[in-house]
Amino acid sequence: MSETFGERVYWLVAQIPFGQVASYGQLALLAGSPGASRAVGNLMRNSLGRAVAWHRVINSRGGISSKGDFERAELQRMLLEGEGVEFNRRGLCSLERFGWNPEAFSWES
DNA sequence: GGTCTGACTAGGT
DNA sequence: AACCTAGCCAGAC
Repeated sequence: MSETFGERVYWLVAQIPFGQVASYGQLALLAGSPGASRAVGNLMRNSLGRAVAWHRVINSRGGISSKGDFERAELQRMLLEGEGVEFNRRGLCSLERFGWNPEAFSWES
C-alpha cells in the first residue's frame, strides 16, 4: 500500500458512525501500526482544519485527551454529547456502550 | 535525514 | 482513583 499511515487514519475516522467513538490505539491498530497511538493523536492535533469527525477519537479510558486546550476539549465533549454520548462525573464515557466495533475489512478491497 | 514532539498506553505505585 | 514511568511511532521542523 502506498498511502501513508495518516491517510489511512483519516479514512478510518470517516468510518466511525454518528454517536460512536474510537480510541487512538484502536485506530493505530486498524491502520496497521499497533503502538502508534501517539502518532494518531498528533494527526488529530495537527489537522484540526480538516473536515473529519476528529471529536469521535478519544483515549483508551473513554476520556478526552486535549489537555492544554480546554476550549477544544470542551467543544469535543459538547459535540459528543450532542450525538448522545454520555459522560460520567469524571469525564469518562463507556467504551462498552459507545465504542466503535468496525466490521472486518481489508486494505485491499 | 537526524531530532523533537506529543489529543497515547499499559503497567506499577 | 490519581499519579508516575518507560516504551512507542509517524509527522513536523
